[in-house]
Amino acid sequence: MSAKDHKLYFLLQRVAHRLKKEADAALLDSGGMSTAQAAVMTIIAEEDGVSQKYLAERLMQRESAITTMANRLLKAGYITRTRSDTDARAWVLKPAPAGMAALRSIRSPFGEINRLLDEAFEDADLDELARGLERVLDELAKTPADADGKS
Amino acid sequence: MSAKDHKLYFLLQRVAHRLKKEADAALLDSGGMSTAQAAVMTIIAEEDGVSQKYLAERLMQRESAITTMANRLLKAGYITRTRSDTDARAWVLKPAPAGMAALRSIRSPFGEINRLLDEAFEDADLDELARGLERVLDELAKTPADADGKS
DNA sequence: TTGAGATACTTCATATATGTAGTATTAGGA
DNA sequence: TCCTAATACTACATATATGAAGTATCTCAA
Repeated sequence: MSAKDHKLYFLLQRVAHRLKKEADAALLDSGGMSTAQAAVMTIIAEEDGVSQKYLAERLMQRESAITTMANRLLKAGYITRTRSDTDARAWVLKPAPAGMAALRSIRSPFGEINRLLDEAFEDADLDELARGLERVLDELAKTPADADGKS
Repeated sequence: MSAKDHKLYFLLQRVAHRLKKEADAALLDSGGMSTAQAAVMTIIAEEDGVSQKYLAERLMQRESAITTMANRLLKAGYITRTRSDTDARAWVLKPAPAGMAALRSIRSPFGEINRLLDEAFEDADLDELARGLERVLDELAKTPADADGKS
């Protein structure tokens, strides 16, 4: 009955955790950044000039988490941070050359993760899995977690 | 080509992160434990007397993570910790009454998560998703992440 | 029996996240 | 124009994980 008693939930968490370790190990070898940093840098690189608020929304995280992460990326020389011209409260984060280089350096190791996933599935199954996961996200979107939980 | 350029990886991480927030919120309301604590307590409760080493293996985590978690569970009164009769190095963790009660109290909120997953899928698709995730784990098992990465 | 290596755990530094509170700054209505 | 509420961010306490290093304890071969 039902979703096998928490099983699917824990299974998903286990897979995510395990995959993250795999990806982190691969990225570490390439001397690049962590997967968390990669997620942030990917957005910064594709948008070219984003606020921390925007990053928080895209990554579904709190702004305080972005502050910490931005400080680390800044310290690593991966991004630049300047005040917004239009809003003195906001920062504008842009990729620095070192950040773009680091992003390039993780393309290959990330390819390893993809290959592993490819090998585990038929193309059709891969699509199936992806669609299933997207559907979970859609369903979650209908039931807001924290955001305005008050009606 | 390949696995849609990191897409599946990031998708999985996003779903896991989002689900975890949902579950944490639900559990928080029930006044019980966190999802991380629930994962540990579930194992402790079903095995009745486990070592930290065993927990680390089951959860695919480092023993240092288990030490910290065990300390928190102990402080919360959810478990008892006694020395093993057969091995003076090892602890034996057992569920305390408060821990069992806390576990019972999260059944319902976890049911919410399950219902959400159920609603997102046909039974067959749910099985499909579960099998897909298990296959990822199996595939990862063949390619050890950290454990003896040599040879 | 003993001594070297494996094992079970702890401790510490660090990364990553939440959540709450506080600080500027901005925006919009009286 | 001015005051209040919202916004963008920071600061701090805490939870959760890794990874490296250290401490007992155990095991097994010589």
